[in-house]
Amino acid sequence: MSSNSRLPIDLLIRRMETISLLDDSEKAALRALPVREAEFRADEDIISEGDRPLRTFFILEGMTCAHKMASETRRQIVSLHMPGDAPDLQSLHLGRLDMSISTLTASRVGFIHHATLRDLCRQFPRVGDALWRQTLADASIFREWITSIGQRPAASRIAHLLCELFVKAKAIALVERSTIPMPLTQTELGEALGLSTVHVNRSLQDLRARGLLQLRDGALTVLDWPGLARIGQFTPDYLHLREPIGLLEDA
Amino acid sequence: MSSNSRLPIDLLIRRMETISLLDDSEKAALRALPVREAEFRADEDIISEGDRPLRTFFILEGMTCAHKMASETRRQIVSLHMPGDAPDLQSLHLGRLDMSISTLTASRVGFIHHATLRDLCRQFPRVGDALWRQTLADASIFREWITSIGQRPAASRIAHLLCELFVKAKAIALVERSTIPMPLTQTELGEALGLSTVHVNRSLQDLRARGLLQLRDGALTVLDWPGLARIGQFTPDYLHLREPIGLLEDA
DNA sequence: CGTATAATTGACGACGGTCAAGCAAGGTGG
DNA sequence: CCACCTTGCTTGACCGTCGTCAATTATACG
Repeated sequence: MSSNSRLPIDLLIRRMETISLLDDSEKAALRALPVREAEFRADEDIISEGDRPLRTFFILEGMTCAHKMASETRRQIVSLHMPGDAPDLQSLHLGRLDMSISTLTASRVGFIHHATLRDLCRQFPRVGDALWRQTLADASIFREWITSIGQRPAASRIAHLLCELFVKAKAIALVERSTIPMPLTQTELGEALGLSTVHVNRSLQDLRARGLLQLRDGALTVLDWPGLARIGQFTPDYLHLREPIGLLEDA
Repeated sequence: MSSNSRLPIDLLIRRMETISLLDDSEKAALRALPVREAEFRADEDIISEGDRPLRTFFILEGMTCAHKMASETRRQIVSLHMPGDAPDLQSLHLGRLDMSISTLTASRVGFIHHATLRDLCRQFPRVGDALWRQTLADASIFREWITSIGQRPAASRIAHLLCELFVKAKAIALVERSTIPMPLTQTELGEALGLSTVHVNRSLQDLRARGLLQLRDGALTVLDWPGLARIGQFTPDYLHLREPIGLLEDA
C-alpha cells in the first residue's frame, strides 16, 4: 500500500533522487519523519541571519530565496529555491545562520526537527550521505553563480540563471512543455545577478527580441533552448543531476 | 607519547578544530589514516574539471585555488586554499569534478583515499559530521563571495578578500604579527574578484595610499585592521570559526 | 476609482574594461 | 658579468557597459 506521492516529504525525496539513489528502506525511513507544515505569505522571512534554528525545512509550494545584505541598501540574493529544495540543510551542522531565507511568493514549507534528522542519519548513513551530497550540490551552484556574476555580461547572466531554473524545474517535473513558473520581479532578478533593475529590464528585452524566451505573468517560456543555453554558456553539469535530462531536443 | 604536530595530517586536524570539536579518539583515528604526500610546482593542476578522483587531499604547504572557465578566455577563481584546507572534500560524495584545482605557488599536499575516509566516517560519525561541517563552511564562503562580487565596488572587494585571507591564516596560526603570506599576482586577484588586472592595480594603490595595508614580495601586512575591515565591510561570522579570534585589537 | 507594485523608457554619468606601452626585478646563459 | 628574456607591476588614453535618477505607463487590488 504505497501511498505514493501523498506525503509532503515525498517532494523532498523526489528532489533527493534527482541527485542520489535511495533504496526502499531509506525512503520509508524518510517518510516516517514527522513533518510540521507551515504557510507563509509573499515577502516574509522564514528564518533570519543570526538565528540558531532547531529545525530544518523544505519547500512544498512557492518560491523562496536566501539573501545577505552587503550594506544598508544593497541586498544580494545568493540562491533560489523551488518545491523539494531544502534551503537550510546547513543548519543541521552549522549553528549560526549566515543569511536570511524569505519567501518570494506565498509558500508552504515542511519543518523537520534537527534531532530527528540527525538520528535518521545515524541509523541510515546513506541517507546522511545523500543529504550531505545535497548540500555539496548547492555549493556547486554557488560556485557557478560566482563565475557567472564575476565573468559574464548582463544578458548572459540572465540567460544562465533562467536556464538553471528551467532545468531544476524540469528535474522535479514541475515543467509543462517549455514553460515554468518564474515569479521573480525584475528587481529581484537584479539582486540575484548583481545588476540594476533598469539593466535587467533592457537585457531582458534584448533576449526577447532575439526570440529566445517569453517572460510574463510569473511564467517563463523558453522559445529557443539551444540559443538561450548558448548565450548563457549554460551546461548543466554543475547541478550534479543523476540523469542529464533530455532538454536540448524540446524547444 | 603524543608526537604532537609531527604528522602532516595534524594540519588538517588543526584546521578542522577551528570549526569543530574533536575528542582524542577521533583525532587518533584521523592520525591513523594513511596519507600519501606529493609535491607540485607553481601553476600546476592538481585535479581538473571532469575528473572523477578516488582520493581527496589537503594542503600542507603553499597556496592553491579552485577555478572555472566562463569562456575560452575568462577564468574565475572561486576559492583560495592555504595549509590545512581540503579543497576537494566534495569529491567524497560528488562523482564528477565541476572545477579545476591548481597550485598558485609550489605546494605540498597530502592525499587520502576516499574509501578509507568513508570508513572513518562510518566508524566515527562525529568525524563525518565535522567534515560535512567543513564543506558547509566552504559553502558559506561561496555565498559571501557572491555577495562581494555582486554588490561591492572594487576596493571594497579587494579589502574583503584580504581580510578573509588574513583571518583564515590567523586561525591556523600561520600569522606572524600582522603579516601573512599573500602570493597572488594582481592578475589572479582580479580573477578571484571579477576585476581586470589594471583595475586591481589602481584599487590597491588606493588602499595603500589610505595607509591600510602593505602588499609586496608575496606578503600582506595589515597596517590598519579596523580601517580595512570597514572598507571591505568585513565581518568574520560567515567563516563559522569556533573562536571569534581577537583581531580587532592588534593593528 | 485611487493606490501600490511592477515594467518601461530617457538622459546622463561613472566605474571599471581594454589596449598599449613602459618599467622593475629576477633568472639564465654565453 | 652583463645582455636578454620573462613575469609582474604600473601608467595613460579611451571607451563601453552598466548604474543612477526620474518620469511614465501598465496591471492588479481594495
